[in-house]
Amino acid sequence: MRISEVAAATGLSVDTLRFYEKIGLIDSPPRDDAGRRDYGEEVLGWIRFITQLNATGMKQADRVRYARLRAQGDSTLAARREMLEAHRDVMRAQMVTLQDTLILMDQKVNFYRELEGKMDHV
Amino acid sequence: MRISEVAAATGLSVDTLRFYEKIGLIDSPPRDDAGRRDYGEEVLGWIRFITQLNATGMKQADRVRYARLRAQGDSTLAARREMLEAHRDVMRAQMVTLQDTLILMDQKVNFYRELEGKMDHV
DNA sequence: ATACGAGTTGAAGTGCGCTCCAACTCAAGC
DNA sequence: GCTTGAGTTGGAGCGCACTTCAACTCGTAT
Repeated sequence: MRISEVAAATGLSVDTLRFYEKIGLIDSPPRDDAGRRDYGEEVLGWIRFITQLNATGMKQADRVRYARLRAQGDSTLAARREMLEAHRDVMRAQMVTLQDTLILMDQKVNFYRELEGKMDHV
Repeated sequence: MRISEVAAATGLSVDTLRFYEKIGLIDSPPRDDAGRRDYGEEVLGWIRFITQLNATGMKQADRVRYARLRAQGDSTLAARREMLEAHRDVMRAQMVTLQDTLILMDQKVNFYRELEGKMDHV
């Protein structure tokens, strides 16, 4: 797969893919005869995963740290599991914040609707 | 209330409070005889609210827009309600992402635990 | 009276996460 | 053989959301 295909398949830009490679978030893929990156299919799953970590608020530095551990193989399994568990806790806290704020939003929206109704027939 | 008290009560820094005032997120409070900001209690609720919007991913520009609408009074009720409804949708999408990723995390953590168990008695 | 802590301002600086640019090479189609 | 489009590099630039700085004024405690 060429870089533009990976970009199309993942929604990341070509620039972002090269940037991720530079910071160690994606392995350097082999090159074709013309020196162009030639990605294997397996990169797609990995990118999907780091995109999810991103979307759920894991910081760049931690994603890089995770990627580095992963590159080191099985000896880092426990460390990676601990990172995932820590991130899971952060996510659970985020869920609570979201739920609380959703309730507040509902209250506010209802309150605003009531006020709007009252304004109408004044 | 003085600025340091508001900072202590809200968890924002003194600098952030002044910054929020500069960009129009917090109303300029009256000053005491020495020219120092003298906040009313009502600012605490407002800061708590914008902090929640912040924590749930609303952008600065949108929070400023909301604050400006609020400052204009009742005529902007509908516009504000629409902003809150839009943000509510964003938050619901975030919840879905979080839930999906939580499930994935659980799977990965369990999988890692299994592998770790196997490694142990090799 | 003096020292100290808390406050003031405008402007510059920071860190994150990309995003764009210049200058280049290469491969494929007409 | 020339154009076009996709790729390459290193480095600069950007937008967001603060954060820090320098230089200053006040009010309170000793």
